[in-house]
Amino acid sequence: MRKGQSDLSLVEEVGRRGNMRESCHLKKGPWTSAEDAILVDYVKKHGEGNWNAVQKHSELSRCGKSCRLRWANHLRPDLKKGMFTPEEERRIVELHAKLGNKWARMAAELPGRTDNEIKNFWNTRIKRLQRAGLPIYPPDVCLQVNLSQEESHNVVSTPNQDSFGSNLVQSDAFEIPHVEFENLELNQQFLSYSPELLNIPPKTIGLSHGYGHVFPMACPPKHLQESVSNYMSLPNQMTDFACKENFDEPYKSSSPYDSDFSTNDQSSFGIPPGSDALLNSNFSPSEPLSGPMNLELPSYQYSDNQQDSWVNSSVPLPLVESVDTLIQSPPMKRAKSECFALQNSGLLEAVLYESKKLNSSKDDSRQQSSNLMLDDVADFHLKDCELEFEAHCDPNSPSALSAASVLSEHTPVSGSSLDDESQFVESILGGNGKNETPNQMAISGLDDFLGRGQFGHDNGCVNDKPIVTDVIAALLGEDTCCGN
DNA sequence: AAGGGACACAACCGCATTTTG
DNA sequence: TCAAAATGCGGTTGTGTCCCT
Repeated sequence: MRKGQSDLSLVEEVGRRGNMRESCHLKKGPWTSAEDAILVDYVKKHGEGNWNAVQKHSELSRCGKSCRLRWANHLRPDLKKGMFTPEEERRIVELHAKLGNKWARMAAELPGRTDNEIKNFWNTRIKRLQRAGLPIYPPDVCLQVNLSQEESHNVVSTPNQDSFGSNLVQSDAFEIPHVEFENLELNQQFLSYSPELLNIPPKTIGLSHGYGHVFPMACPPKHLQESVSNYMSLPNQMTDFACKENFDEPYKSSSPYDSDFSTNDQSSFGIPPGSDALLNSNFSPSEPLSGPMNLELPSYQYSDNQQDSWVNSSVPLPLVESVDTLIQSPPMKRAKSECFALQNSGLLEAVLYESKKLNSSKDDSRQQSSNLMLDDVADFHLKDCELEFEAHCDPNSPSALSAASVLSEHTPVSGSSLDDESQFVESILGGNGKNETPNQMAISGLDDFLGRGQFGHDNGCVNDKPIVTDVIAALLGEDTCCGN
């Protein structure tokens, strides 16, 4: 169907350009070795470029575009064939963390590799991770990107509304890594209600944007069970990815840079801080990442390797539905589920980020910002927050994503469509929200979350749970009120 | 053995940008 | 200066193969 259409469109397009004669017999589909030979011969004689001339000056019935692509992706002499090496894979992940879906730029960094190759690799990898409910960036990459961002953008901008967007992209935003979570307790909590998770039927999720951080998971019991067991074996690593030194064990993947490498904890922060990945349409709805809407049943084929490759993997996150399910669970479990969900949500980090930025702008002290304290949140200007939230209504905004994810996770979504959910999130963020329940749930979840000491008590600065909660409540409440 | 899913890969499409006349 | 052409880029789709059930 599509083929036919595209054939027609090509003919039409070329025809429009007065090149109908050639268009009538332009060949499409796989290249033959004979065609390759013709093209190679042509390039040898005339050099690269002027691809449309190939068709004119040779018997090759291919459009210029096709020739260029064929040459660039397959015939170029400097192409490196074969699988990506672990180092290359590692590099791709790093580059993607920094650049997002800039395949051409990534290819430029990887001699002999093509953008198409990289793109295919990445998309496959994304699909795999998505299916497994795993985050996309390993913690060390997050760290590395964060550090490099700090080095290259060692300027703290004022939270000027106009400049905020660019700050998000370019600054070492989201210094969440400095926020430390204590996970051991969470691990235990997770265990306590894992049986329910294990019975969660996979189904479509209406999570529109929150997957920027981690893929919601549609794991069948077996997979999840294994993942959970792996997770349970984890030391205190899940969210403390900022402290690379905290990783007691090296990755246990077949290769440390394997695309499947363990991705310990990005369940919270699958997107590296300061990364462009989120912001350059990286997670556009057309992106594979948007997959939560099209979740397939996960493959079991990785389970065999999990003990090796995924032993340090992050715990697969519950589906939004699972959160929903858990919300409907008895109170204690519900609290835990919210806690868990929130840990993997982004609202808190977004809020903290905002507060950090605000605070940083005040005293221009990176030292202080390096230890993100909840005290910062107390300084939160609701007015500014309001503005920022408006800014973050941009679906590409990490904060928006984060907020959306939180709201999603605390909103019963059974049977809700993606659009419904998006509208809901927008209604909240845009100040039109009328449903207080999600907010309350989110606040409640944050309350549980903070109350369980998930939050950076290492630096002894997290005792202001009521303040944070109030801030969040005020924030959400105000948004809601504003809409009314 | 058959069917289905996952994967890798190739190729095309549409759009944006750059170049050219 | 502008329109057309060429080129570049990112997204998407199609296909063959392998593996698992």
